[in-house]
Parts: sequence; C-alpha cells; structure tokens
Amino acid sequence: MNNTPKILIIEDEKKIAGWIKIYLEQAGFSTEIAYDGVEGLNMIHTQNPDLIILDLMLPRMRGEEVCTRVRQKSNVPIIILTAKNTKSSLLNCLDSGSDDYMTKPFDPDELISRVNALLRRSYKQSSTIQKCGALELNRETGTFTVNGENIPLSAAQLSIMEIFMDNPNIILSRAKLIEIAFQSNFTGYERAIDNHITRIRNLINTKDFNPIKTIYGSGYKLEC
Amino acid sequence: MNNTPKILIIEDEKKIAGWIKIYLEQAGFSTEIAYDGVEGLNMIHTQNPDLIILDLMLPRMRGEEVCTRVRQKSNVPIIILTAKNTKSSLLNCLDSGSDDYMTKPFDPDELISRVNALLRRSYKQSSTIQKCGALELNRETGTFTVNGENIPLSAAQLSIMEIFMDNPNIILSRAKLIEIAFQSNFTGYERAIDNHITRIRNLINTKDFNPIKTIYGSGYKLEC
DNA sequence: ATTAATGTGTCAGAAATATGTCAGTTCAAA
DNA sequence: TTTGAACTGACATATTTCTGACACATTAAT
Repeated sequence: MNNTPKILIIEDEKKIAGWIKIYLEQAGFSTEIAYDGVEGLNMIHTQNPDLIILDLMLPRMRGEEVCTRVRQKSNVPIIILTAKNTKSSLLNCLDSGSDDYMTKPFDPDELISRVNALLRRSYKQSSTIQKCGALELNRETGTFTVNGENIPLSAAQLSIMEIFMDNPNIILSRAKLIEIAFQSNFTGYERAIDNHITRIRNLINTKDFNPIKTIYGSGYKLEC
Repeated sequence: MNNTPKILIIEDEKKIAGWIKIYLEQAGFSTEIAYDGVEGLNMIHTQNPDLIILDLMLPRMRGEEVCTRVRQKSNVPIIILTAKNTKSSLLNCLDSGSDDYMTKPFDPDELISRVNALLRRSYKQSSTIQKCGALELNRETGTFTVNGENIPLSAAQLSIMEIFMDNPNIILSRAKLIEIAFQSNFTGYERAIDNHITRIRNLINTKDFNPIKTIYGSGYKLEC
C-alpha cells in the first residue's frame, strides 16, 4: 500500500458524496466516488481501496448486495451508511471486527474518527501524513509541523497528538487518552495528562492559535 | 452501558436457559436468568439489563405480556425466542429498530451474532445526532450546535438540553427536569433550574429565536 | 563509567469555571 | 391592580484545570 490510504465512497447523492470526499481529503486520505452500486463494485476491483464507505440506498444495485459480493472476495473494511430506522438484513453481513456503520445524519468528524479506527484495526496503517488544519503529522518519520514549521515533540507528546489527529473535534477524556497513548502500561495519576497538554500547548500555541481546547469536566478536544 | 453488557435470559426450561447462559458468558457477556414471566419482569426492573432474551412460553406470565409491559417503560432491546411455526400477536410488540426474534432450535453462534448486532445498534442509536429544528445534539461527543454553530455547554446545561431534545414540544416541570438531569442526587432548591435556563438562553437565543418557552405555572418547553 | 541533557510523573498553590442561593425586578393572569 | 411566578445579576462555594517546581528515570555524550 502506498502512503495515503485510498477510500472509495459509494453514494448516489452527489452532495453528500462530495461532502464526505472533502472531509476525508482534508484529513489526508485519497478518495474516489462511485454513484451507483454497479459502478461501485467495478471500482472496488479496479481501484483496490483500503476502505469503503457504502450507502445502502443505491441505484442499479443495493448496498446490501454490494456488501455481500465484496465479502466473497475481500476483507476490506466497510463503513455502512444507513438512514435511521432502516431495518436491514445487512447485519448478518457486518463483521464486527472489520466493519462499522453509521446512521444518517452523522457528524463528519465522527466519520474520520471511525475511518482511522477501522484502518488501524485492519492492520493497515492510518494515513502516513495526517492533516488537521495547520497541523500535520508524519507517522513514518514522527515529525510534527505547524504551518510547515517543524515542532520537535517527545514520545508522550507525539502519542497524544496522534490520538488527537485521529479524532479531530471529538472530546477525549483523560482516561481515553491514557488508554490509547500508553496501552494500559500506565499506572499513574490521570492528571499527568494535564501536564502533557500544557507542554504541548507551550510548543504549538501562538497568540490566536490554540487548537487544543479544554472541555471542562470532560477532557480535551483538538479543534481544526 | 458499562463494559460488560448484562443480558437477562427469561426462559423456563432450565436446560436451555443454562445452555444460553454458557454461550453468552463465553462470548464475554454477564448474564442473569429468570425462570418465569413474573420473576423476569421483576428482574428487568431490579437488574436493568442491556438486552433481554425472552421465551414466549412461560409460566405465570406469557412472554407477550412481559414484552408489552417492558415496552411501556423502556427501550431495552429484546430478542424473542419462539417455537417454529408459532405465529404470534407478538409482532405488534416488536420494534423493528430495537428488537429481533429467533425460532427454536437455533444456532448459538447466530444468537451471539444477533446479540452483538442489537447491542451495537441500540448503543449507536442513542449516540447519533439528535436534531430538533436548528438545534443539534451529538450524544457521543457531547457537542451541541445551533444552526451548525458549536455552543459549548456545561455539564448541567447539557443534561437539561438532552432532556428537552428527548421530549420536544412537551411541557417539563422543574421537578421533572431535576429528577432526570440529576438522578435524585440533588437536594437543592427547585428554582436553580431557572438559572440554568437563563444561562442556556443567553447562549443560544438570538433576536427571533427562543426555543425554550416558559409555561407559566408549569415549567418549560422546547419548541421545534 | 560518568556526566549532562532530556523526559515525565507528582505535587501544590493559583486561576478558572460551574452552579446553587438569594434578592430585587419584571412579567402574567385574574 | 394585585399577587404570585419567573427572570436575572450578584455572590459564595465547590470543583476542575493550569502550571511552575521538583524528583526521579531515561537517554546521549564524553
């Protein structure tokens, strides 16, 4: 696989497809769009995407059918988009390990977060270069830049920023941050995170740039 | 929902009940068993399970009756067990969003799979975005927006808005708001709510947008 | 091996934020 | 107009977060 994971969006509503495309590309993924089920299935074979976002209500071939056919040949992770209250036989087709689904309407930031989670779970790397506004993280080299300027981060700081970049605009509790960053080999006091945050802020903040927000009573959130 | 979902099995045949229990526990769930309908209903209230597996043929109270009574108070997902060929009036009671059913004899792996699907769905459903006119609440991330603009709310404010969004266009008394929002660990003066309302209004109101109405003598109502 | 530099958890005020109470004012209904 | 209800700014208290200082651990340099 090359550096930038390719995501195939199969969605007939052009507005929504375009909207998802923009969000994903801002987050550093490369994308393709198919506007109906048959085209989608073809593109899966020709493009070999790393992840598929699949709407169920599609012209020419229903999403369920696409899903079933893909699963006969491949384990590529799939995120299903469904309208709320749509009862579907599709649940049989979902593999809890490699798939996920979201009901419309959904939060684009949540989508990014799930894409990253699934890509990680499927043991393909997340995007090597992850962008989030002015912030940019290169996982391969462990370099972190703000507006192109390199900011050297310590190991713990980098771990925390990775989590934030994987989950942009989502509130992360201290417990969650510790759990993901230190993989349960951390026994200490939850408030240690506060210090890391302070230190990261001192490194990246400028007068009117303060992307790590405190959510009083809940945790922190990276805004971008 | 906490880490280990608790599943209540209501089934009078001890052999089958035990067998289901073993399978579910092997799959990582915690389980309880009730051997008749009345006991089952009691345990639903005392144990507050995350999912119920309910046989229809039960002593003391039929499964249909249990199902109906549960649904008066709760949306906990239910998987109905029926003997093959038993068409039942039960279909009225089934909510396609949160319930499922299986005919005996059944494959234990299929049971596990359905349990997971339902739990996932019930979890996701309560966590997706809830809309009410211009207001939008994301329960998972605790984000609240008005016309797309993010409004940071404090814990108490968020609790109150959640209740309003769950009960749109319904008059809620101060007592009710306090009861739901603070789960009875509130001993103070009922009028504290007034202040929360004022503060929320200051955050979300604009010139001609005032969704929280005062119902003189009764309480408040979210209009949308 | 020794020393220096860096990283990171803990702690202790200080600062910021949240929220219940209260009081004076405004408002709604009869 | 009268009366009780609701509004809202001010305040006090409690909780949460921030951040500099420190100690210990780890890494790098010699």
